[in-house]
Formats: sequence, C-alpha cells, structure tokens
Amino acid sequence: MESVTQNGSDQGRPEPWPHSTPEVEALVREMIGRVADKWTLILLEVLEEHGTLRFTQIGAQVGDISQKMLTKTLRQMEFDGLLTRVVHPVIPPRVEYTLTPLGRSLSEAFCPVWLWAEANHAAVMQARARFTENAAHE
Amino acid sequence: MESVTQNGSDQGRPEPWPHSTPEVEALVREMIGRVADKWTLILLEVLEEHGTLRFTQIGAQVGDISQKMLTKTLRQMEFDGLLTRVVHPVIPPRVEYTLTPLGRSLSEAFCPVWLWAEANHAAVMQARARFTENAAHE
DNA sequence: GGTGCTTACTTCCCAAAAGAGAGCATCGGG
DNA sequence: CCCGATGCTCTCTTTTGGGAAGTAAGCACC
Repeated sequence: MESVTQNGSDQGRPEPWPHSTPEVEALVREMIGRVADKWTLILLEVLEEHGTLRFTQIGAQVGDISQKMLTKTLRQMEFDGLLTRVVHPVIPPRVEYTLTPLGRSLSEAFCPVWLWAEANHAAVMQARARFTENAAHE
Repeated sequence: MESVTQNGSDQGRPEPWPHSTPEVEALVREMIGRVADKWTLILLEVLEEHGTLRFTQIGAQVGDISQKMLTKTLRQMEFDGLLTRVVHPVIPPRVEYTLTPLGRSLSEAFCPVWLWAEANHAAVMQARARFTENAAHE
C-alpha cells in the first residue's frame, strides 16, 4: 500500500523495451523530442513516397505548410542527417531534397504508426464521441 | 513529364504504405499531428512501462514536464481514448491513469521509433558534427 | 534596354500556443 | 487552528507558427 503497486496484473509482459542506461535514455528522449514532430513525420512520408523532390514540390505535396516551417523543418532534418540538400547553382534556383539511409530507416520505423493511424482512426473518433457524451451527462 | 516522375530508380520498392483514399489520408494526417507530440509519446512510454500511475507519479517519471502540460496532455489522451482517468473521491485526491488497449497498441506502434532512436543517436550526433564542420568550411 | 517571371528562401509582424510558477480546494492530524 | 498532501487551475512570460512581402539573378519578351 505504500509503494506504487508494481502490481502483479502486468500480465506476463516482462519489459517491452530494453533501456540500457539513464544517460542513453536521456539522449533518446532528446531525439524523440526532435523527431516526434508533425512536420518532420509528414516530410519523411512525402520524401519516402516520392524520392527526390524540390522545395515547392514538397510544399505542394504537404499542402498546408508555410514556407517558413518547410524551410525550418528541412534544415533541421538536414542537420540531423535525415536528408541531403543539393543546390544546383542555376537560375532560377533548383534545390533537391532526398532522404538519406538514416532518414529512410526512421521513415520505416514510423511505418507502424501510420498503419496504426489508418487502422484506428475510427476507434479514436468513437472514443471522442463517447467522451463528449459522458461530459454532457455529468 | 506531367506527373511527379514516379521514377524507375525506386529500386524494387513498390509502395511501402497502401494509402486508400485522400480523405482517409487527411484523417490520418490529423491523427498523426495529434499523436506526434513529444509529451504524448513520453507519457505513452511511461504508462506502458509502469502500468497504472497517479498524477504526480507520472510527473516524477517524466521529470521535466510542467503540471499544466501534464494535465493538458493527459486530458487530450483521455479524449482520444488512449487512457482512462479514474478519480477516487478521497482526501487527498487520488487520480489514476491507465492505458487503454488502444493506447497500448499505439505504444507498441511507437516501439520501433524508440529502438531507432536508441540505435541511431550516435549516427545523428555524427551527422550534426559533420554538418557544423561543413558549415564552417563554407 | 527595361520589365517581369521564376525559385527558394528570408524577414517582419502579429496571433496562438507552450511553459513556468503560484494559488486553490479539501479534510485529517497535531 | 493551522499545516500538509494532492490534483488541478489561473496568470504571466517565452516560444512557436502563419501570412505576406522582400531578395537575388539570369532569361524571355516587347
């Protein structure tokens, strides 16, 4: 009753993720904070799907991203080694963005999340409706 | 030349994710925007790891989250059906949070991302160092 | 020869959101 | 009669993000 009830109802799931050390976990947290970003995720998907794209092409694929956020997210991803930015010194300028193997591996790691979202958006909508209904009753 | 060059250099990768319709994709994008949040991800991990937790226990596990963001994120996740919030009407108050099956399935979907972060944080650090070095040369 | 067009940004301004920190409500114990 | 413990809630400050305008530079067109 005094501790956090690390209860036995943990039905046979020993430890889903093997965390090694606290310092690695802190590092991983920092990376998650960096990578768990809406635009980063969407840019990963768009580039994975289309290969090499130019600046305005990416913007057109995403649809509702401002140029400022597009530039910022692309630069951040380049800084983190997720994509390469190739500038062709021609007029008008031509800049091509391509995922690196690192970026492609991250994109693949996010694949289950996209599948989850596709499979469960109906469940989430139901949960929201139920929540709203319950809030109305109280 | 009129379409987006679904080029042949797509070395044998046919279509990673089967997108059905644009409307579903828009819905999925909305969910990704909701779920691809630093605190949501970390709370999912903490709750998956510890089972049922109280408000302050979650805050202690996360470490550097403000109570306001903790409340807000928890409410959002409850609204989306990712966790349940059980209030025991005692003094001092006791509120317990537990992942729903939906939340646990999302947590599992994010598992590869955590593994990616653990496996590749060194690569990201190297990429950052390389980027900084190249920027200094230019 | 001047004017405008194109692309990929960059900068400015302002609204919206995130985040920190203090306050609040409740009741049992001293 | 006041303190502490807990789970919020409110206020204030900092950061983020959108939209629009500006920039550079060669090329087509009148």
